[in-house]
Amino acid sequence: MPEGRTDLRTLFREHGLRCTRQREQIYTALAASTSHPTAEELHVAVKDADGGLSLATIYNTLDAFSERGLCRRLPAPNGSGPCRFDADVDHHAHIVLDDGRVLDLPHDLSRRIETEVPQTVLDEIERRLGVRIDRVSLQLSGRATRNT
Amino acid sequence: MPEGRTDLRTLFREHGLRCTRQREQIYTALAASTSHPTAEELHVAVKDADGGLSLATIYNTLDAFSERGLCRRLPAPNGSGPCRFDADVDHHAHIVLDDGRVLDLPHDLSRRIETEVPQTVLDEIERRLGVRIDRVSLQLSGRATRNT
DNA sequence: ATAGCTGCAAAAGCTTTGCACGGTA
DNA sequence: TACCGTGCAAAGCTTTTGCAGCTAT
Repeated sequence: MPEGRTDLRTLFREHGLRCTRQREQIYTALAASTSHPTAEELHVAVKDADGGLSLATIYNTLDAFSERGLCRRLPAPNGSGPCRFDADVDHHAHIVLDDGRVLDLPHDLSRRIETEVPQTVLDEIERRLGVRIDRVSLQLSGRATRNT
Repeated sequence: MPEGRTDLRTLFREHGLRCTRQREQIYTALAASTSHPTAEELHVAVKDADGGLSLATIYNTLDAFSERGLCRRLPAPNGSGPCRFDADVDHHAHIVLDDGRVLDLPHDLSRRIETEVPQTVLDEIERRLGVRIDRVSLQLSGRATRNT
């Protein structure tokens, strides 16, 4: 979690990306958000800052970030609607609420759950389906019981 | 797994849907496929049959099926591209391959994995996040090791 | 200097909708 | 008959692309 311009510059360079004002703005807004914003939402959040910025640039930038491992792109929960972005690239699970929000599972809980998946079953899947499993991820669906 | 026109008629009626030629064709094609076809793919598969049928009808019909529990709509694996449909509505996991294909996990394996998720962790998630978990689903990513 | 970014607008891809007609129950 | 479903075309929404100009390195 980088805290300033200099750190962002370093972060970008480490991932082979140039540091531009737009990218700083977009990354900062994404990292500050806990709501897995859509491209559109980021656009609104960022475009009022001096010097605006176009929605196409948001998409291009988020693509660049995703490719370089600076963010994750989450498929639209229900299969339609815009997809969402997450600056937390550590592997962790999400829970999709019935109101459309997407919450992070705390990392420790994600890890505990995914650790429980028995290796023997994964081996059997690989054998029976003829695949190599690269990643196991979990998704929960539910609804809020408290006002969050 | 219904085997004939009569059974389909019954199936549709049980789910509050009228039985039409188009719906029979679409459902039959979807149920016969193991590749989680897109609407477009179903259109190709079905439109040569006598009396064609429009892509809009495919979408409308698949929506109706999904709403009534006759099929599942799977979000596009990577977050972009068309979504996919599955006539197998039993809860089961999928594995997304790097070539874009989506395979079913055999039901017994899906069940074994999802059963392993400890209730204590789910309880803790519900408590810490203030949510009620309705469904736990697993998604694997990987690649084919055999020609399938 | 030069490769990489941005902005804009336009296009592309996927999905939904409006409306008139036709078919099912 | 009354309603539901279909076809077509058009619109809608999300995302990508082309290209000219600008900027970080």
